[in-house]
Order: sequence, then C-alpha cells, then structure tokens
Amino acid sequence: MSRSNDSDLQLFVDRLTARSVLDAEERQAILALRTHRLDLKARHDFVHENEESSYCCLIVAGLVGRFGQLNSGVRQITAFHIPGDMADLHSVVRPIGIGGLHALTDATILRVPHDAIRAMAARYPAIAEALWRDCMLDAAILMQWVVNVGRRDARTRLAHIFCEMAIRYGENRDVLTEYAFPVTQEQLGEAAALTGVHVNRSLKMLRESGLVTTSRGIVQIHDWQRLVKVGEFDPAYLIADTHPERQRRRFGAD
Amino acid sequence: MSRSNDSDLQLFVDRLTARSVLDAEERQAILALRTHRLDLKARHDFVHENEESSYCCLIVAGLVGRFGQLNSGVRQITAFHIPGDMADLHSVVRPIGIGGLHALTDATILRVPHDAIRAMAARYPAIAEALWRDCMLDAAILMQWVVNVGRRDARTRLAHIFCEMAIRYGENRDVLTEYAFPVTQEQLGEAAALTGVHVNRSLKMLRESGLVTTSRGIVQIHDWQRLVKVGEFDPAYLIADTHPERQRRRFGAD
DNA sequence: CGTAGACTTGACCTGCGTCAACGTGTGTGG
DNA sequence: CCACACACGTTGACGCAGGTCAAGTCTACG
Repeated sequence: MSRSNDSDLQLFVDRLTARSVLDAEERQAILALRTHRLDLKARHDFVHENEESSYCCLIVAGLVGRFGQLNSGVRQITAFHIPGDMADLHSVVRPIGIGGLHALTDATILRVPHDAIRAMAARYPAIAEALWRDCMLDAAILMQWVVNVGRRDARTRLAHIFCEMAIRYGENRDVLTEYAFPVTQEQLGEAAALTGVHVNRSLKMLRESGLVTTSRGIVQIHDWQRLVKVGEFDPAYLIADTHPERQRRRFGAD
Repeated sequence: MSRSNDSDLQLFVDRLTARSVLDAEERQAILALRTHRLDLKARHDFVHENEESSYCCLIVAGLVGRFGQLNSGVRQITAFHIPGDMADLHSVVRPIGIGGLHALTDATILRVPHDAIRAMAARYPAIAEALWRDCMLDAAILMQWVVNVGRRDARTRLAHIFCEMAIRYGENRDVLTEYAFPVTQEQLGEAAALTGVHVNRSLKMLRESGLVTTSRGIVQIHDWQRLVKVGEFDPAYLIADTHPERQRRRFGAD
C-alpha cells in the first residue's frame, strides 16, 4: 500500500469542507487516512455491481461513470464522477455496490479502506455527518437523473446534463462555460438513455441553435441563460444548504 | 404537538433494527423522540420541492410518492413510500427537499423534528450510522429506478415495480404475492414514465400472460418466478447487507 | 499512409404518446 | 332504492420521437 500524496486527500477535504464545517482536528484526521493510489486505463470497470468491496474510491483525476446494467448487457450510466468525488462513499455503510464504476477516461483513484473511514466516523460525529451529507447530495443528483431520463425529451436531457456539469466542474460556485468532458456520444447516450445516433442529432440541434458546441471532449457553452431555459435546469439540487453558516454543522449545533 | 402513539415510532425502530444493530438504550432514545401525528387526505402534497423543512415524515399508514416536477407541471414519481419508511430522512443533513412528497392515498404520518434527530445522532454514533444506512438503501432503489425508466420497455418496467413492492411489503423477508397497492394507472404511469393509457395496455399484457393482475388497488402475482424474469428483477439492491451479523453495526466494530 | 474508433447523415421502423369514445364501478342525494 | 355523476379503466386510430441499420467521413495515432 503506497503512501498517498498529501494533495490527493486534500481534494476530499476540500470537497467536504465546501459543504460542511470541520475543525482542524477533523480535517487532520481525514488527511491521515491510509490510502492506496491507483492508475486506471480508460474503459475499465473497477467496481462491479453487487460485489462487496472493502474500500471507497476517491476520484483524483479523470472521469468515472457509475452504471447499472440489464441482462442484455445494455448499460445505463446513473452518475458522472469527477475529481474530488468519493464515487462509492455509500459503500461505507452498505458494502455491496450500488452499481458498478467504469473509468470513462484514463483515471487516477485513491482507495480508502472502509474500516479506517468507519473508525473515523465513530470518533468524530461531525465527520460522520459530513459524509452522510455528501451522500445525500449525490442522491439529489440521482433523483434529478430519474426526472431527466423519465420525462424530458432528448435535447432537454442533454442540455440539463451540460448545465449540471458546468456547475459541478465550477466547484458548485462558478459556472464553467467551457470545460473538458471527455465522453463519446455513445457514452453520453448511456447516461441520457438515448442511442449514440440520436445524441448526435440532438447535439446538432443544440449547436445550430447556438447553445453549446462539443468537440474533442470539450464542451463550450455559448449562451448559459438560454441553455438553462432549454434544459429546465434549476441548480438548487446541487447546493448543500441554503444557509451554510447556520446549518453546515448540525449534529449538536442546537 | 400531540403525544405519539408508542407503536408508531416502534415502526421506525423495527425498520432500523431490521437493517442495523441497535442496543436497548439506542432503541429507547428513538422511541423517546418528540413527534407529531398527522392525518392526510389523498392527493395532497405535504412536502414541497425546494422548500426547507424542520422535520422528517415517518409514514405510519397509507402510500406516499416522492416526485420531481417539470416546468410544465408534469410529474415523475421517483419513489414509493410505505408504512415504516422515513420518507425524507435525508432532510436531516440537507434540509432543502429532494423533491416533494404526495399522499397517494389517505395517509397518516409522524413528523419528527430534525433537531431531535440530530441531537440523537450526535450522541449515539450507531444511530447516525443506522440512519445513514437507511438513506443508502433508499439511494440504491433510486439508482434502480433510473435504470428501469431509462432502459427497460413498458412491460418490463411495470413488472420490476411489482417485484420491488412485493419484497418491500414483505418487509424485505418474504415475497408477498398479493398486496394492496392503491395507485391508479395514471399514477403508475407517473412512476414508470409512461402515460396512463400505455400502462393500461401493458398491464393487459401482463395479465394475459398470467403474471399479475391488478384490480381495485390489489396486486396479485400469479407466477413470481416468471415475473422476476420478465421484470429483470434482482433483489440484491433491496438488501442492507449480505452478512448482517458481521456488518450491520460497523462504526467502531473493528 | 493506413487503420480504427469516433462522428455524421439518410432511410426506414416501432413503441409509446395523443386523442377520443365508451365501459364500469362506487358513492351520493333525492 | 334508484339515478346520476364522476373518476377510473379500456380500447381503437393515428402520429411522432427516437431506435435501427447502413453507408460514409473525419481525426488521432502508430
């Protein structure tokens, strides 16, 4: 088990503290976790559905998809995970997987053992709370995904995904109107529940109406306001709390 | 604020202890929570999307749907909640709603204040863990919902929903081959992302192939094995843990 | 410069949506 | 106890968004 690069776990601390209040000791406890750094080739599954694991995967670099699968082998991507995401944090309390994880690009992950996280969560209730909250942000995204896939047409679905990623790549603070999103149209289809062909046609419509262009894995948003409108996008579900100063640390706060 | 009927909170204790190990003191702490009992008429929203709340809702009786909504007002039901479910437990750590809650039938709920739950979770790490785990079971169902709505055809989707509810109404132990599921075909459509008309046609197919009949809110499964096959149903995602005795209580267990 | 994977486009097909009519069961008031 | 209403279920005719198949074209890379 290799020593982790400090800056790798710092990614996770940054993610948590953006959503929860942690004091110096708690942050230190996270940075002290044992980890194992791993480089993955694109197009490899590294967590399998319904397989028990004993560690979580922090995405350090690259793009990862969580997916479910039909008997036929057809896949549905249920979440995109970007650097800073602990892609299967849920497995700490429920070790059999919620779907598999697939490296959409070359990726680097940090494996963090469940037992170390559990020990930490038992000792620091504020960390347990922060982890739980992080999982709930993930669940909120998942709920939007159901609505997106279930009820919106192809153009709207894709616009919604581009909006979501613009906020998430902007660390939930800024809107990134240009970002690297290295998925193929086929993979976008697996996320949006469309075929690659239809993704292509829908992207063309978005391009021709001057909203977004996608080329060589770069998304360029030309008209954020209209894209938000077309995608019926409301960023509320991505926000941890409407009153951060008051509520980010809740256990025992009142 | 009325005194709760003891047996109401016992529902929640039973739910948690089916998935997590809690000792007598912890169970007692849950039973001692302040609550407020409330009767709801069918077809009323009682939690609104993106509205902050200060309590969670335990379903005591009736059937409740969690839903997201498009600008057009079209709804997508993202979860069914049955008695014993804490429908918006997530709001403890993230008080702005993940979607609204709608009473599909007359229902009775128990409101439990967030601050009481938070105080309890801070004091008893094992309870925090149990609550977090419960939320993750919910998230697992949600992920399946994405796959269901995104990738399966109408007949398969409905079969999958009937399988899921058969297990959940059977308390995740037995398969109930006959159960009350008082939704209209229109509402089933809101869950399965289909129109009422197409639900009707698909139910007809399921009926004519001798798998399920639905009538006046009663689901009768005539051939569980074949229904599982048609619905591509794998109950793994409903199970808290493959090794309950070893893993249900994890914080500090090792 | 060749090859393999991704993107693009056209022609055609189909599952589900839409619209509209009609059947059926249940509760309510006269 | 009837009648009437109203919500739900059922069925048919038809349209369309998106799927399927197939034939290129573009681009990165060895």
